[in-house]
This record gives sequence, C-alpha cells and structure tokens, in this order.
Amino acid sequence: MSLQIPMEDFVHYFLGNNLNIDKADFDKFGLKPKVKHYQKGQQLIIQGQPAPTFFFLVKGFVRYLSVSAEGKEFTQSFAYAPGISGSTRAMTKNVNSLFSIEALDDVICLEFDWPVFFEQMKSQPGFMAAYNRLLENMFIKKEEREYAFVQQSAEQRYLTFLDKNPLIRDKIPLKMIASHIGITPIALSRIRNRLK
Amino acid sequence: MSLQIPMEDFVHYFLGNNLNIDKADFDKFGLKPKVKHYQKGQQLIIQGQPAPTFFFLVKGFVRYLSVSAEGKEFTQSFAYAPGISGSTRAMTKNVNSLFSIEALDDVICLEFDWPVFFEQMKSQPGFMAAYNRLLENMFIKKEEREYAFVQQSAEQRYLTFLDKNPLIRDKIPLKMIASHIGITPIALSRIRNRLK
DNA sequence: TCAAATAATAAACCTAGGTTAATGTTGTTA
DNA sequence: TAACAACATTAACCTAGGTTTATTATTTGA
Repeated sequence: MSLQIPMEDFVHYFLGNNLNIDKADFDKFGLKPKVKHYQKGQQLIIQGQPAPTFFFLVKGFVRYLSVSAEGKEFTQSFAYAPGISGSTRAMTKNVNSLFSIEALDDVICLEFDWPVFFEQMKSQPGFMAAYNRLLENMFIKKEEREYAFVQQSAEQRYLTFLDKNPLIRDKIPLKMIASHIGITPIALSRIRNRLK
Repeated sequence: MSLQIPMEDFVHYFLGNNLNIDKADFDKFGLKPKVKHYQKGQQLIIQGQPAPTFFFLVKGFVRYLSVSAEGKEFTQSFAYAPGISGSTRAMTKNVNSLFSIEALDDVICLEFDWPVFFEQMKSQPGFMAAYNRLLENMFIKKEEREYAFVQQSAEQRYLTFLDKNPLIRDKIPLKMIASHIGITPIALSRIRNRLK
C-alpha cells in the first residue's frame, strides 16, 4: 500500500460515522487493494460486464449510469470520496452489472476483489456487522428514492437533490441531475426557469 | 413454540432458497417469538410509531402502505407467507416507521424483538451472513423498482407486476396494484381497458 | 484564441396520466 | 335479501413533463 494518507482516510471512514468498525479488526485483514487512477469520462465498471470488485474512492466522484434498450441514459446515483462504490448485484450474485460507473472527475480509488474480501469478512464479525449497516443504509436510501418518484413532483425531487448533495450539486452537468431525478434536461430547464 | 408446522416452515425458509443458513446454527438460537394473529385490515405496525419488531409470516399476506401529508396512499410493497416482514429503517435506526403494515388477509405470524434478535445474531456468523444476503436482495429489488419508475411506462410496470406476483395478483384490489405501481385506479382502469 | 463539440435554454406541440364527477359492480352485514 | 359501502369503470377536462427543433452559452482542445 503506497498511498499512506488515503489508506488512513479509508480506515478512518470505515471506523467512522458510517460503519463504526473497530480499527484493530481492520488491521487483522490482509487486504491487498490495487490503487487505481481513472480520468474523467473513464469507466470503473461497464454495463453488461462482470464487476466482481468494489472500490473505495479516495479522490474524485463518479456516477452510476445505465443505458436502456432505446438508448436512454439514466443516472442511478452518484458517489464521492471518501466513500465506497460498486455494483452490489454484480458482486454478490456474480452476474453482469446493470450499470456502468463513470468517473466525473479525475479519480483515485482502491480496488478490492469482492470474493476475497467477502471470504475474509466471514471471519471478522465486526466487519460483517459493518457491511450490514452499509447495506441497511443503502436500502433505506433506495426506499426514500422510491417514495420520491411516486409522491413528489420533479420540482420537489430537484430541490431535494440540491439540498442533499451540496458537495457535487455545482460540479456536475445539469443533464446528469435531470437523468438522476427521472426527467429530461428540457424539463429541468423549465423547472429552473420557473424557480428563479 | 406451539405451532409445529409453521415453525418447520420458518426454519426451512431460512435454511432454504433465500437465506441458505445452517439448521444447526438456527437451533443454537434461543429465540422466543410471539405467535400473533391479525385479521384482514388490522395493522402489524403503524406509520409514525416505533416498530422494533420483525415478523415471519406463517400464513396470509400484507402490504406496506404510507399516507402522504396530502392524504395520498402509496403501497410500497407486498409480502406473503412464507416470508419476513418489517420496517428495516424503524428496526435498525430505532426510529418511527414511515409506513404501516396492513393484513390483507387473516394473518398468522411470528413476532421477533429486533434488538434481542440482532444481539444474538452477532454471535452467529452464519445467521449474520444470512441477514446480509437478505439485505442484498432487498436492496436489489428496490434498485429494480427505481429503474422501473424512471425507464418504464405505467403499462409496463403493471404487466411486470402481474408477471412477478402470481400468488397475489388476483387476490388484491386493483387500487392497491395501482398505488403500488405509482398511478391512480382510474389510470390503471384505462390501461386494463386498452390491454383487453 | 478560435473552432468544434457539448451543454443549456427556449418555443411549439403532443401525450400519459391526474382530477372530478357520474355510473356500474361487487361484497358485506343487518 | 335489501341496503350500504367499497371497488371499478367511463367520460370530459387539465397539466406536468416528453419530443422536436432551434438558438444560445460553455467547454474543450488543437
């Protein structure tokens, strides 16, 4: 592991607010992540291909995007450093990913092999519990999103997005925000015009 | 535990296709669930109230519904025997539930105290792993739903619902299907008329 | 620093689905 | 089995957001 500071960040993140895992537990792990660099526009994982890896983002931010059969883009979500990233479905079910993960920025990340990681996790109850908490949070976020799509207007979803994503709201193209909240860029433009 | 056959079902379910847990691990557990009966229309948990319990449905089926500030009903999902049920958010975060769970049928279920259950799970790695798998599946389902709301028409969502829910599709009122796929009963009626 | 590409906005028009209100159609229960 | 309630359908109308096509910023990169 050559990146001293990011590794500290990583440990700190896992130990910290989100996952609350014991530092000692983590150090017992013999993890050998690869340090990877991606340039803006490059893909960390590719829709339709296996993705048995998960990432810890050390620097930069990414989006999850899927392209439908009709060629329509949908930005499922965003992730940014310090934080984790990957396709839960592709990793855990060993199937092809339904989305790509694209760097929106120059990205530095640690790449973990999921099968190895998962195997080791089984012998580390603290880590397993942390993974649990992570999944719970991910699920709850999707639940909130489900609710938003059914009960809220596009305008409300836009305002909520701005509110909940202060770190990236001014750094990503509006068309990505539009496709994230499930509308076209034209509709978002109308909303923005109405709001000002 | 007085219900012999359901308990067998329960164990079998947890051991079985979904969670793949070892029967011996389960038996080590000293779980003392309450056996509960609910009549059609009664609520297992109530929106806005704490819900530190999870349920194993032995018989019958339920729906998760939330009512918005404007009084609009949304049927988040359905669950049926044999299977589990509860509010992940309310259980794990110890907050009030954002939805109610309502019996659509006469329901028999086992009620577990979440804090006790979770505490015991920590010492049973096999069970913790099973809970993980469950969360992964729950997350993936929500991901699919998110995708459906953004990329599919109401008609497609209706057809998908029928296809994926053979056990309940003919046993629940259409208005619940409508509110589950995010449209009004009127719109669903139009769709059904168009389809025949 | 000037093209060329990409992003954002705007206008005109269209459509899926919401809303309201009326009318059948089931299902309960007294 | 009558009467009431809940559910489902239909029609008429409305609106948010999609589509198409231009026009105007911004980036990007040579």
